[in-house]
Amino acid sequence: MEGHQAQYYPPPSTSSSLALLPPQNPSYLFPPSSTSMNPPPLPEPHHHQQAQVPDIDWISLLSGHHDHQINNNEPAAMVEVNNNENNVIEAAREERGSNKRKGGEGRKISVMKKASRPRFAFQTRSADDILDDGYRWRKYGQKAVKNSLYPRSYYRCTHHTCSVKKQVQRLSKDTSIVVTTYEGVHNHPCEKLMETLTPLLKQMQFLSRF
DNA sequence: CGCGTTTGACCTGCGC
DNA sequence: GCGCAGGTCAAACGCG
Repeated sequence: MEGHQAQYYPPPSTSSSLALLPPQNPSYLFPPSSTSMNPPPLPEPHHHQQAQVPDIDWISLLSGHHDHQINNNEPAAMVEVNNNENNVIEAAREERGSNKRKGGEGRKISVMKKASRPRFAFQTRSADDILDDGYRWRKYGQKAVKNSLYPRSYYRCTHHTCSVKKQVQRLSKDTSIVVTTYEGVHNHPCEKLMETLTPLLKQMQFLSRF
């Protein structure tokens, strides 16, 4: 991902105000590591685009309430810093396992989780809806969205200990733009990254002997 | 056979 | 209370 200037976002404020980057200022944004949140995964470049044209238009962050949604005109994301997030997720998972029923499984819990999970959203200019971000995702739903020609797809990380979700939706106003919203934090390494790095690390270890 | 997708049903929150 | 919209579940299905 050359041409992208990684940039730290200012620490999330306690207000619910939205902090958006203008599209003409492409950059990756994520909070300082002290917030215990991972940066959003960096999607791989899409070959149909010219090299100098960034795929990522912007990433926006905000902190505040859980009540939000991606507007068709102004995709936005929220981030909520909550150090107890993993506890909440684990509690939800246990509850889900012990209270199975069709359709309504874990409903209240999902609301609880929703209120405490960090979210990142960003736009990508791509013909493909699915970005290869290195993680494995399982699609668990698709819904038609009001005032949008395109449905919203719901994905969950397939890693058994990870409950990160993402939503993918194409803008009806600009069909070349895909809005991806990540919810939660991966608690495991990126598989693809590890696949790539492991042989390199081994080689480095081997060479370091000499 | 395992894993991922599709899709209709169901649940919750919210506005009126 | 009702209807709508968003989010989730899980059976059925497809594919390698």
